[in-house]
Parts: sequence; structure tokens; C-alpha cells
Amino acid sequence: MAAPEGLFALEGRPTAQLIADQLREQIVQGVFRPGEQINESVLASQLSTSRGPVREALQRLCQEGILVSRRNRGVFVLELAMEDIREIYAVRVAVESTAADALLDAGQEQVKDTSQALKAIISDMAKQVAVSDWKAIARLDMQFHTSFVAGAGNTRLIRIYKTLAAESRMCILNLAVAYPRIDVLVQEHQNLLDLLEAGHREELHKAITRHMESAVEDLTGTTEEGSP
Amino acid sequence: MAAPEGLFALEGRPTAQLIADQLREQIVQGVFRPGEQINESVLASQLSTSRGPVREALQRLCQEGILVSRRNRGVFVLELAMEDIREIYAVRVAVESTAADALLDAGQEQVKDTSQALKAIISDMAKQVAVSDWKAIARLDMQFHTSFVAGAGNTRLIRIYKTLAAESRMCILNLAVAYPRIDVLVQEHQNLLDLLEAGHREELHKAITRHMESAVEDLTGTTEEGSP
DNA sequence: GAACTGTAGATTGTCAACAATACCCTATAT
DNA sequence: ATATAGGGTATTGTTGACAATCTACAGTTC
Repeated sequence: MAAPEGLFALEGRPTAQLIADQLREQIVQGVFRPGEQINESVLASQLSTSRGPVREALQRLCQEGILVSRRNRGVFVLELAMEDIREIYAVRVAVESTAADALLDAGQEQVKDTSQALKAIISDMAKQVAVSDWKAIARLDMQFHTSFVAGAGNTRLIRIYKTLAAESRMCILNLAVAYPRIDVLVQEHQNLLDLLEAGHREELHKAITRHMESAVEDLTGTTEEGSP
Repeated sequence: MAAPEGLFALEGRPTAQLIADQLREQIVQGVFRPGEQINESVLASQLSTSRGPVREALQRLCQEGILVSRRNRGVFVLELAMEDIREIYAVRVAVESTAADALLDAGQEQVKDTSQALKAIISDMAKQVAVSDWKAIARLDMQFHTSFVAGAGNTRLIRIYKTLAAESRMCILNLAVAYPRIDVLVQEHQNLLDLLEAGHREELHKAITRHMESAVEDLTGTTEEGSP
């Protein structure tokens, strides 16, 4: 029952994983809005598959935290409150700081590889800023930080950060005005990269913390506490 | 939408979550050894249920990382290498340090509540050390650190740490001689508690780092490198 | 004897049907 | 009019059967 549709083939990799990845991407891109219900059956028919794999994928996303499941009611896209934003960014500081340490301890070679990847992302980001493509900017923003963490090579750190990145994109997408300080966005990331290459550990830590704190301010400042 | 304060969750996710919790507990207690395969069918019949819920539980544990799934082959208990130990404890340092900061920032009230819980755990730990009940010691060790993190109130941090605690227990259980420095075990945890109560942020960070580093030394020192 | 191929067994992956449950809407009584 | 009880409906939760796939073993050939 291969889908004649445009979505990729099974390709010997776990099906549920593929579905989960597609779903996650659609969620962080806003195809599904916060609070919206996701129906197993309709999703299964859309993907030309059965409810089994779809169910597994949904459960996976529930455990990641970007979906919430209510018993016998269904799964819904996570609704983010201000407290969630603070939590997410607090954990991001922890993860990225740890990644920074691990990266600097790993040696110049690894730093070099990582900074090359980061430089390319910053370059792309500058282009998208020029044309104000918000979705692309959000994607590249997360791609920068994900690559940064990935550079440390700690698989558990990477796994943790994957969820945080998804949640962050949901924050940015759903909480109205995403980047009020777009003029300094590229500059801030360039600063992080410079500090990494220079090996200034303490300064890098401080920069990461500031970067996240200002993000929290931007996000919480543009949002009224939405408690239903 | 105020939640009724009196009654707790009436089993929000009964079956799969229940099975997963049971499985995880058995895994960290060594009922299933590392590398051992877990059969869906036999587990289902043992639990008097179908393969569906069992499969969901297994997938959940796969995503947590204490099981690994090989396509069309089955799920196996995670085999920990020395690199894994270093990873786990590096992330634990990050999480606990962040929890410590959040706890100290949250105010004296929250610190008080947490330290009371920790004190009780240390007390129990001392008793179990006296009778050399290793499994109970390992459980209380993790309970201490889990309660510490839980005290910070960051749900994402707590969720992350749950997996780390399980993996740590697997390390301790599976890597032969668990606690070579049992005489200072209680003392070390008491030290962490004292620093928390005193509010010595920097000292607490250093103590957490030392605590984890010596744990890594103990674990990797008693293990022969089993890398293919 | 070694290497290759084909078959057998077992286990996971997938599917469609059945059952259980929570919510919504209506009817009824106070 | 409000509150309450009852049935209807939609959705998830569960089940057993079927299909796909991988490993291992045996048989055959050079």
C-alpha cells in the first residue's frame, strides 16, 4: 500500500518515526494550531496507512511533550503558557552551556567543524532576514542552536534538545510577533560563534544566558496570559 | 478551570504508562539484563493483555533510551558503554545545576520544602548503608537527586531527569561494584543538602560537579572497556 | 572442506473490526 | 428558568489475525 502521494516511502526505516517527524514539522510550522485536536483515523487515511503506526507516532510526540493526550478524548497540540516559555528557555540555557563546555573540551578540531556549520547557517539567516521570511528565520534559528548542541557529540544532549527546539519554534510561531529585534538577530548568533571560536568559555556562557533571557522577554512581553 | 485540589489524576493514561513504569522498574532492578531481548508476545500474555498496549509501552521506553529497537528484530535492553556513562553524568550535572539555581531563585519556602524531603531520604539512606542493602541504596540515591530536581518545579527538567535517573541506576546495577566509597556516600549527599540550605550557589555547583565526577570515576574504574 | 543458496522458524510490523468511554444535546422535572 | 438525567455520537482503547522481514540452519555444489 505505498502512498501515491508526495510523502516519502518507508525506506526500511521505522514508519512511526517518519510519521512523527512529518507531524512535528507540520506542528512547528503552524499547520496544526495549539489546542487543535488531531484525529487518528483521518490522519491514517491521509497517510495511506493504518491507525497503528499513526497512533505510535502520536504517542511518541505526546511523550516529547508537543502533544497532550486526554484519555478517550484524543490528542491535542500543546498550548504554551508563559510558564512553559520560561521552563523551555531555562532548560535550553542548561543544555547549550553544557554543550559549549563539551565542545571546548573536545578540542580545536571539533570546534572548527561545528563553527563551519554555524557560519553557513548564519549566512542563510542573513539572507532570510533580508527578505523577512519569518518561518525560514525561525527554522534557521533553531538549526543554529541544534547544530551547536550537536557539535558537542553528546547523544543524550542532542535528543533532549530536539524536543526543546520544537517547543521553541512553537513559542516563536504561536506567540504573535516573533522577532521584535530582528536587526540584532544575526549579530547575536555571530557573537556566539565568535566566542566559541575564540574559546572564551565564561563569555560564551554569559552570552548564551543573555541570548535566552532576551528571547524570553520578547516572547512573554508580546503575550497576554492566556488561561482558558 | 481550577483543578479540584483534593483528588489526584484518576489514572490519566492507565495501561501503556502502567506497563512502561513496571518495565522500567524491572529493568533498572536488573530483572532484564543489558542486551537481553524483550518479546512482545510473551510479555503480553504475562500481563494478560494484548500486544498493542505492550508495544506502546516498549516504544515509550525506546524513546526514553533504556531500550533500543532494531527493525524487524525486536527491542533489547540498552547496553551501556563507558562513553554512555560520561554522557549521562555530564547531562546530570547540567540538569541538577540548573535545578539548584531555579530552587535558590524560587525562594526560601521552596528550599525548605525540598530540603525536608531530602533530609528524610538521607536518613533512610544511612539505615540502608548500615545493613548494606545495595539495591535500596541505589534507589534512595536516585530518589535523592530526583527529589532535588523536582524541588525546582520545572516539569521539563523533571521529565528529562526521570530518564537520566533510570539510566544511572542501570549503570550502578550493571557495572559490577556499585559503591566503592560507601562510607562517604551519605556524607556527600548531606553536604549537598547543607549547601542548598545555606544558599551557597557556587559551592553547590562545585559540589554537584565533584559528586558526579567521582561517580563517573567509580563506574568507569571498575569496568573493563567493552568496545567492539 | 568451504562457500553459496534455499528453505524454515520466529518475531516484529501492519491492518481492520470490536468494545469502552467521555462529551454533547435533548427532554424532563422542580 | 435552571438543574438534572438520559441517550446518541464520535473518538480512542483493545484485540486477534495476517503480512513482511530477518536470522539460522541445512543442503548442495565446486
